[in-house]
Amino acid sequence: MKQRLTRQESRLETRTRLLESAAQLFARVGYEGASVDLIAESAGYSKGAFYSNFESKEVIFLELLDAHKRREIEALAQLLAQDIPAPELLSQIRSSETIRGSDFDFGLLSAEFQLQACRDKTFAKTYAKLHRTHRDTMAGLVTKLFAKLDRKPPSDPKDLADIIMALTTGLSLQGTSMQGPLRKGFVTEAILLVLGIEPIEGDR
Amino acid sequence: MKQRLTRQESRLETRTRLLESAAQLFARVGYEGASVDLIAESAGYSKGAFYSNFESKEVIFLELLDAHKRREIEALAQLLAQDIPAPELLSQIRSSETIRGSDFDFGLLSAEFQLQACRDKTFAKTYAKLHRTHRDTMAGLVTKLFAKLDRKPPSDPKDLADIIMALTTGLSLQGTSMQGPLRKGFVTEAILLVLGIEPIEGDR
Amino acid sequence: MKQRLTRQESRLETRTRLLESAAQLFARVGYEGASVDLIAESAGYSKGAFYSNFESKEVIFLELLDAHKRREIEALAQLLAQDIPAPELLSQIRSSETIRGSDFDFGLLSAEFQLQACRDKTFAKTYAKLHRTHRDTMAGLVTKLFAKLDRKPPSDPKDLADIIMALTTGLSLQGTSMQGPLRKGFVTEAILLVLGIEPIEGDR
Amino acid sequence: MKQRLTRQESRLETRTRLLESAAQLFARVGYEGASVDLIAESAGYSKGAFYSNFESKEVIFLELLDAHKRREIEALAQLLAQDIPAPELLSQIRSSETIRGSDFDFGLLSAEFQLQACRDKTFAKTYAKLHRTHRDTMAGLVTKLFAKLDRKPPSDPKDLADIIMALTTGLSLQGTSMQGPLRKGFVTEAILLVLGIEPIEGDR
DNA sequence: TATGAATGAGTTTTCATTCAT
DNA sequence: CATGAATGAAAACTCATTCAT
Repeated sequence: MKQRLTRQESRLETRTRLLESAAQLFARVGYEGASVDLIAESAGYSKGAFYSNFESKEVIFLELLDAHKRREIEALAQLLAQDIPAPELLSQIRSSETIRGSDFDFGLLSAEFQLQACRDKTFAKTYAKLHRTHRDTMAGLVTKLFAKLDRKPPSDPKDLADIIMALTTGLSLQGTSMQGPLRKGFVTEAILLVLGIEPIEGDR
Repeated sequence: MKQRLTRQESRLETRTRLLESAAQLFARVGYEGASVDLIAESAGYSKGAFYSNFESKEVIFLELLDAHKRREIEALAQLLAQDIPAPELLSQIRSSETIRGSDFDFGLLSAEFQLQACRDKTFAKTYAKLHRTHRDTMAGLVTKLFAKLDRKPPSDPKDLADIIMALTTGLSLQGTSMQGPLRKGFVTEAILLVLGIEPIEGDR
Repeated sequence: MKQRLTRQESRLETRTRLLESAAQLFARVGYEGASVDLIAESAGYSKGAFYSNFESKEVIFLELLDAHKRREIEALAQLLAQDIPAPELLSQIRSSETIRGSDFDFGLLSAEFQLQACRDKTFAKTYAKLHRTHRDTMAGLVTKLFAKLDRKPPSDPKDLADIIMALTTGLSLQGTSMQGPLRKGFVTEAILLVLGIEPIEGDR
Repeated sequence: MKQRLTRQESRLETRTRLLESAAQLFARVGYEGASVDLIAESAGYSKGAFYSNFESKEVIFLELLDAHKRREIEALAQLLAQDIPAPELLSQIRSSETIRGSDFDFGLLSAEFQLQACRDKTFAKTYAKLHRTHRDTMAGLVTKLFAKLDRKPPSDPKDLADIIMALTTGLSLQGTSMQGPLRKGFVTEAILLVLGIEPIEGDR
């Protein structure tokens, strides 16, 4: 049993903590609002530690973006991999949304990412690639869902996937202006609407 | 016959040009990215001219937001006021969207507004108020549309309005990452999907 | 009876009002704090009127300084010119001080003048010349006073004059920090102390 | 034997140099005239260095004020603590004044402080507190002096202290306008005059 | 003469980044 | 590897001054 962390482990821990702080801060105060100082300090380190671990503020943002999108893709892929009946799938989609919803920060972070992507070529490329993978995975999920339901999707699954993703981001952006915090389940409801699937009775 | 612009006219022109530059820049490089210097210069004036026309950067942003939302509301209200049959209404909605789409900047500007609103109380209040007016007008339009179609809306019209607005913002945010510029008519298609209305044949 | 002011009169009025506003503002918020805009506006004019009447902010300050010092000198000269007994003279000194004291602004204005004079050659020259005239007049007054009292001044009358003037400025500068507004009569008391003259019984 | 300055030492040196530059500049060109840029540059640092050592310009000003007043109080307190005969005490007061006089800047700095205090609540509070402490110490000194001389002070010692302080400030403010640099010993002479103590023969 | 729109240099302050320790 | 002092470019905003009306 090692008492102390090895060099590598210690470095990893620093990185991890910095990433966590950065994610929170980017979401809460935006890319510009989250100063390197703030990120480092709120992770319990100094600016120097930040620059020992990341080349620049842009780089950590990109890394975060990558990780975030990969996680979403992974979660969807897992849903896809399972062989479960439609209602079950629906309920899982719903709960997965609930998870993302609870972790409210990511909605804004996502918007922040996309906004930066609209303005910065580096970001744009990275984002576009990830987005497409994400979209395709989700399109697969949509296809599977409709297959299970034994119905035809109301539109090209890729388009549906794009719409769902846009809707998710748009709603969390709008959240504050609507009626206080996003009504729980509202996002799911909206998605089902897009897909033309009636909410299962007993819900909401 | 006036030889030159009067004082008033000249001042108005300055204001207008500054507002135009600001709108473009906010959309292209974001609120933080659009420095007062940049705005003024790109309108062909000095920083001083900016400050002799607007109290602060926040104020011009808010003014822009207000104008933008009001224009949207106005356009919707005009659609509402007309007494035309459903297919006509649909086609008008579609073309009005096209207009907004051409003026692509405003999608991002809207996202920028909402992002600021999530982080700034002043912005939040102003935005929330305008948003609600806008939403209600749109809800009215939705109601009318379904009345015309002699069908029941698939959900509370206010919720539908919120969803449509979120979708619009979300899609323009996502635009660049999807497949280059937003496919023409895609936003309309998405909206009709949400409303559960089949695209009229001959479209797309 | 002229209904309207002639050109000259009207110009003079503008000048006068601007000078009055400037005097007040310089005293209240300092040389730097009193912007041309503020001065003009508080006199009921525009910046343009200011620059039609004064070459620059420095110039109006200098003019004010000149006028202020001349007024003080004039007042002292009048005291000197009278041929009245000592107690009367003392009481007049006292009341003249009271006047200046009531017009509290001038204490600070004086300090402001001197501070500028310490830092600006233009100001310094103008101020030094005026100061010396002022000082000499006051020295004459002191001499006369002691002659009346049939006593020898405790020091060179010019030095006494310098001391009295320094004391006056110093006290009004210190005023706020001492015990709220300068106790009435305190300045006179201090001056008599310097001169080695007992306050007349019944005073204070 | 350290080769180089440690971090702490280096930081302290920066602070010190900045404070010195600031003191000089505030005295020479005033609070408004001494820009942070100027202060930093004249200390041989960048603006950034200034802000990594002081929160704001106001703060360094206040810190300077505090240090200055404390030093004066301390010097007086030491005079008070000694148990020496009156003539000795007088001569020490005189020489302590000489010291202060050599460090001519502080007279103007003091005036600057008081002027700011007249216009800024933050400054006013800080200044008033320090002033009172200073005044009381000086009042103690005056009382002691008169006890030694076996005479009654010509007025309330606190008032005398106030007058002495006002005189000091007033004279250094007037200095330039009088007869070039303040005649050596003039301030002491003035103070003794206020106290009604004959200058010891052999002086002047 | 008076107006007030526009200028542009100057102010305070912030922050990503570097580098000696 | 981590620290944090220092840098310097850039931001928002102010204001004396100019000049066409």
